[in-house]
Amino acid sequence: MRNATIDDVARLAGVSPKTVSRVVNLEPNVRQSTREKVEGAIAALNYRPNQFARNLASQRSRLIGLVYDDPSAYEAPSSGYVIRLQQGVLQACKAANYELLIHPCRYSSRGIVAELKALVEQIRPTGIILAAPLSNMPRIVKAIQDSGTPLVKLSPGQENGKQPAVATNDREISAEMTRYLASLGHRKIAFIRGHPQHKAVCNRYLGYKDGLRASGLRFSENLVAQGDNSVGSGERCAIQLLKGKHVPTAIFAANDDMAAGVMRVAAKLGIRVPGELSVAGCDDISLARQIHPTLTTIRQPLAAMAERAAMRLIDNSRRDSERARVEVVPGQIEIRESTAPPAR
Amino acid sequence: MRNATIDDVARLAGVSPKTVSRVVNLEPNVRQSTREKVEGAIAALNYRPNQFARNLASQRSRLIGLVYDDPSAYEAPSSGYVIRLQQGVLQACKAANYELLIHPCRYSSRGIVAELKALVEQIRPTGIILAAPLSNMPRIVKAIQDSGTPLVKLSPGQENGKQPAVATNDREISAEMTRYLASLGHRKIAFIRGHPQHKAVCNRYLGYKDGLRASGLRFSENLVAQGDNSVGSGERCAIQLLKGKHVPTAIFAANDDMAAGVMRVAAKLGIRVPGELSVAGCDDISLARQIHPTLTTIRQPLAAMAERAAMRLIDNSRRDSERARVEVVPGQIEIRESTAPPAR
DNA sequence: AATGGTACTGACAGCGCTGTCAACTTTGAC
DNA sequence: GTCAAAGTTGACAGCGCTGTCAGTACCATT
Repeated sequence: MRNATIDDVARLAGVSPKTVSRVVNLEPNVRQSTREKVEGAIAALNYRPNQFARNLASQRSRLIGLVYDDPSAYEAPSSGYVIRLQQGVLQACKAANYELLIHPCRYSSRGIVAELKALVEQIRPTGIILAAPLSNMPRIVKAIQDSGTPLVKLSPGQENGKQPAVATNDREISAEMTRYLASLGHRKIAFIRGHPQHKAVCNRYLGYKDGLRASGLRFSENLVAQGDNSVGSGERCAIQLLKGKHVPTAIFAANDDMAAGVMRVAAKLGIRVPGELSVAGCDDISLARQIHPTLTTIRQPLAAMAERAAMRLIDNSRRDSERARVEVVPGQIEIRESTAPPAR
Repeated sequence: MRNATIDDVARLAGVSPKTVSRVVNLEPNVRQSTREKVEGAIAALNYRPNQFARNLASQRSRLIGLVYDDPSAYEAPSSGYVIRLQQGVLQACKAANYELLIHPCRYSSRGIVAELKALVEQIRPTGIILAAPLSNMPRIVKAIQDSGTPLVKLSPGQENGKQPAVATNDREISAEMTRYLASLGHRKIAFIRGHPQHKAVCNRYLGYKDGLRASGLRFSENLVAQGDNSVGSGERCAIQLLKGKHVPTAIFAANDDMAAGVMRVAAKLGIRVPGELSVAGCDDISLARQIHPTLTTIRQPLAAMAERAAMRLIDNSRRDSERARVEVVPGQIEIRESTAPPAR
């Protein structure tokens, strides 16, 4: 037997299909008694709306698209970054009975704009969540926005106030981490910068400078190295810093992967952590708790951010509330074993 | 200006919409000259078929559904298991211009069958890839199959020959690992069993026994511990084995997370690896290369398996070829630092 | 009781495509 | 040149829902 359609329900409830549609879509202005009649008929027939027909008629699917730069090239898959992103979105989807479509892509690939345009035009998701660093690339944001698909940017690192976004307080919390290191007694606190394309990560550098200033420490270019978010670059930077003439007693890396690189180099060079060198990272990837010593870091509320982003898209489709353009979910410092007062 | 529709293309090419549909869907029996005319019109109008209309008319979407048990509860997110699964499927999707829908779920949750039924009925994906351990739970397999949705089981660990599946040679390769440990000179090789619900992991236990036999070693219950795939259970089992009266010189764990637990316990107890204890795992999660010493393990061709599964679903929708029911992608032993000949 | 406003409901016309089936054209064997 | 088989094409009828808009019922005022 074929599935019940909206017409079957309408007939049984003695109303028009349109009214059934209203009940199913939780639209207002349906009399309570009518609503109950319809709900009864729906239950009796075990009616499930056909998504395809809904999509075609409404030109929108009940899908949230999660678009992120495929980090497999420059980030350890172990970071759990992508997984946490997905978990957050899934949480929101599950609650609202949406499904999640994931679309990793390379920002550097030639056809990226066409690829995303095709995606939003073909699938017409309820909305797209665009994760950093894609979220701070104007041509990519534009590609999605041109299609009229609702969009929330995740950690754009730099808001233009034109699109809704969910961010964290990278700069403030990085300043706090720097102040924490200073408060332990460190005077030579080095910083490893992240991928320059990744604006949110760049903000941490600004926070580092803020923190130095707040602690009354002088900033020095000699204590700064440029990485690219990968473990390997963390190793290179660590060697540069630890073998230079201005040897730091603490290294604060703009992400955990690079901090892990620092720890690895320290182990190789026989430098004790945290005895001789304190190391701090940022992101709280799962590796941070698995390495030895466990890594002091900044817990990024990634899942919470992703969940908020999804909720905004889902809500937005219901009402037309736009609320605050940029929503900030604060991070948190996680003090573990890799930081301690400097030797002596 | 609104998007071009199939009718626009048909008019411009001077054919019927149905013929355009044939060209778009790469159906056979279209004269070459006609095909070219239509392709020209498509290009001229920048025509993109409307997925929603296709879905509604054909009752099927161009989506691959990846359904897996949400392992966040018992597996470190760092394992990269899920990510590799996704990567494999995405590879196949990208090539065929499909999109990927992910649906993690808990096999133990009450409404799981209804949830999956709803999923396949609402989304009607081209096919579902069901990952272990879900793939060896009959009621879950049945829920999907009843809806008529094509299905490929991943690592079911136990085939009933009724559904297409992609598996790896868990048993054979685990036997090989055991023989390898024996060949190093180990006589007391312990085994940590995995989650009993996870049939593929259970097969490794059988392989372990096979390997012992092939190496002329006696099997002993005293050298077997029961874990549940988690790092924590690996630690518990390691303590049980290493503090018992039959102390092994090598421990082979049914997955890498548990092997990592063993390494952690060894470090705490001051047991040198591989000097005093060899440790081997299975899966080759990314952590295996990050811990020290790096872990000897079995490389699971997870991404390749997932890709094959997706390709079979996609192909299946094109032609109706069913080919071999169970496809085996062999794993491979990866010898790293954690194994060596026993002391003395 | 008349009035105007708001709450509620339904008729209708597609959304843009594909499955089915019948009709027509070409091919190749004799 | 004939005929069956195979190749090629198009007409038609939806797929099952929602947006629009107009109409009806109800309510609170005057």
